[in-house]
Amino acid sequence: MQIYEELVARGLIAQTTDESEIRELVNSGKAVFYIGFDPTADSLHVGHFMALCLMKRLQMAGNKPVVLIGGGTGYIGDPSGRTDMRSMMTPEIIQHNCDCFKRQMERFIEFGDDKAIMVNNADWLLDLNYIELLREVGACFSVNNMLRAECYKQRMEKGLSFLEFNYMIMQSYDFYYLFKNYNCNMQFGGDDQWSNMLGGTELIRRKLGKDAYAMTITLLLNSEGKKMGKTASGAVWLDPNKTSPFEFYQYWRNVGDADVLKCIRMLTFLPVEEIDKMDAWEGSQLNTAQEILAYELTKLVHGEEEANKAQAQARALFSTNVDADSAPTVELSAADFADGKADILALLVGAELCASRSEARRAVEQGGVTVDGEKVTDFKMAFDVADLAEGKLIKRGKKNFKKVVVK
RNA sequence: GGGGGAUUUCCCGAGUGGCCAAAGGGGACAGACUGUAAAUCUGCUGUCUAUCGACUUCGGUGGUCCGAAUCCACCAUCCCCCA
Repeated sequence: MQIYEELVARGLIAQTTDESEIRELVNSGKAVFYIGFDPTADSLHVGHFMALCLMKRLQMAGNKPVVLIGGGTGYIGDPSGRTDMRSMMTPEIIQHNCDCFKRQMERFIEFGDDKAIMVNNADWLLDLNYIELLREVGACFSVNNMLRAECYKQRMEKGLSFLEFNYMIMQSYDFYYLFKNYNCNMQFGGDDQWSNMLGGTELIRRKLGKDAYAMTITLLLNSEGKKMGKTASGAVWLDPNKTSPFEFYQYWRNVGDADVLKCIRMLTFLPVEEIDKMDAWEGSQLNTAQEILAYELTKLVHGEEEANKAQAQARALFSTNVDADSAPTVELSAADFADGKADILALLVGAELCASRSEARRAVEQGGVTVDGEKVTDFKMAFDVADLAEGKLIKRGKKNFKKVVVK
């Protein structure tokens, strides 16, 4: 199976400008393709991860990836598919985020010489001259067409600033620039980028009379049509300091049955044939699939050692009631407990298992709290500080727990 | 530039002077059932104390009033219509 066919089999390809041409280029390893990453946060997330995997797959097939960091476009903010304007970032934050991105990416993609290169569009966008740009590039765009773009639809109702409206032009200019200077003939990106990407191929055609190609990756949606990789508290980050390997593992361990195989197919590097066999799985057997998914992804992102740890931790915690020593530990100071007594509510809050004493009280009242496996029934319960020197495992609900030590 | 409208607790959205910590829905959280899944059902959802109660909250700042999310003034932001 060649690379393009594999991408299709994995369900990764959403839209292409010219399927046969792209297949030909990609399969023969002649593509020089770029994917842009705007520095909107100080860590990459799951969406970026998919793009990086795509890069890796194509790189393994002999194609040359160009990672574009949006140090310039970050000044504008992509309005695609958003309901309101992004808050503007300061140059310092943008720079900081760019640096963070770079560091994380180096773990996934091999850079250097003919392997892959990284560029930053700040290098050419920030010095553009307004009038010159309008004449050179602005003349090639039809506002009528731009306004019709799907990605602005929501914004046409709620308002779109001129600043953000220009995002598409900047991204198109990137493609044009890379085409001229790096022989970059393809752009890949999330499906929400389709309009922006078409802007680029169009610009290249008008300015240079040449063909460039674009292809989008299917957005990772769950069975309810929502973007995956998001939790109530925000995105699932690749930075272990923002989303711990265990949390990361748990996120994937808990994906719905309907979504597991899709995720395995799209996100892991397991052979397609192997995944096809799993298609027959059903019922509680899918539990195994969820475990495979969680393990494979944690391994890819955080390394084998962390993946093993997360898995062992999860198994110990859920399959039996024996508590794992590897549980995240929180150390509290004995000085915070004046009379030598530590009440359960204070411990829950101190361990950040609950946000407030009220919330902790509710959790106890609803029977959701256990200490060393024993259910707490009275929210006035308190421990002697001395008894906590060894640490106790406190659980709130089924999936939240910490080992609390008071010294 | 002119005119009209909006801003409520995580989100949507009721509320037009006391009975409002604020209806309803969604989400989140907890419990039951399970497979660490989904669906369903139940509880719960400002903080502190938990008993009465106290405190903070309805874009911001001032004001009127015994009393304001509700009335007035100014400011900010957004939307719509006309230019």
